[in-house]
Amino acid sequence: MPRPGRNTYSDQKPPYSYISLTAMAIQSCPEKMLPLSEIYKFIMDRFPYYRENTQRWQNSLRHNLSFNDCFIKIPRRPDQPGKGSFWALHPNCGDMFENGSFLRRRKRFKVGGAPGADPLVASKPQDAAHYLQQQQAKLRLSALHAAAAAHLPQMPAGYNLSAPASSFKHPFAIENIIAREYKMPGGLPAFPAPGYPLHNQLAPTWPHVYGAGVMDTCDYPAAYGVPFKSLCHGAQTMPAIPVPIKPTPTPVPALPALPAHIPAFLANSPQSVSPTSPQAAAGHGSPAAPADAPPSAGLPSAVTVH
DNA sequence: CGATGTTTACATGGTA
DNA sequence: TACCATGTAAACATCG
Repeated sequence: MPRPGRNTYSDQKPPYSYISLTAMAIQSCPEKMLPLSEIYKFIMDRFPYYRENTQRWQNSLRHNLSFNDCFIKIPRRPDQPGKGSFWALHPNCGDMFENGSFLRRRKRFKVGGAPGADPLVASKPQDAAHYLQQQQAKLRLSALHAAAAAHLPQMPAGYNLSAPASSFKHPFAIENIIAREYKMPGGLPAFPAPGYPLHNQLAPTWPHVYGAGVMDTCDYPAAYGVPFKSLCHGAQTMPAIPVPIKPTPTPVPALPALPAHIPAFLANSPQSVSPTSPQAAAGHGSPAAPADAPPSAGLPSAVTVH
């Protein structure tokens, strides 16, 4: 079997809109925010289709980031120089894909909609910013938890999603979407969802997603201990993609309790939770990728919304 | 100068 | 069929 690589067998367009793809990327990192370059990288790593015509789709993606209120821009801290801001999901946009389709939302997420509008209407940007700030604080702890677990020593601690940042789970969280599609090679940590025989079922159906060789660049430790049901938001349980019928997901064992001894150093050490350290993508993945000194997805002290 | 971000315009396809 | 979400192109501004 050829190593999944460029132009081998899966150049089909993924059944996700740019909004979905971007949301996946953002959700894939523990900080729940990524710079544009990392979003690009995430998509290119996982969807070979997007390794070509980069000018085209990246322009579209940028357009989506600016155009859709579900994405909010988070400025870098002064001590974390770099180009561009971080992008995050608006905390209230979790219902965007409540209809289960990741290609087309039932309704566009809009900030500050008409009063009394449907619950999809976002909260004030200030609220979103506050929410995100809380997220960052929680992430410090979860990142530490991941480090303590040390299941994947080669993995930057920050990439371990074993400790969800909050109780809120976007329906298009990376755990929700990609986990179902990745074809897990034998040597890699098999998705620990009994009753979720993903690989053989999905591989032929969704060969556009690469699992081997690239998944370890960012997020896939999500496979560890993420209770499936907890990832579903409201009535949303499965994306409306033509995946084979699967048995009811069996909840995986809950997370081990967070260690009581949380060193305080993490609270002031954004770098220690960096999801984008060079090591993260080193080895394989996308060597040719710009790898523009990823800004370590720092935790901004102030969150502003445009 | 290139990457990033914003905005406008138009085409396409899905849905009510 | 109108409306809306999405995709694409393009012009332009800003920033490191």
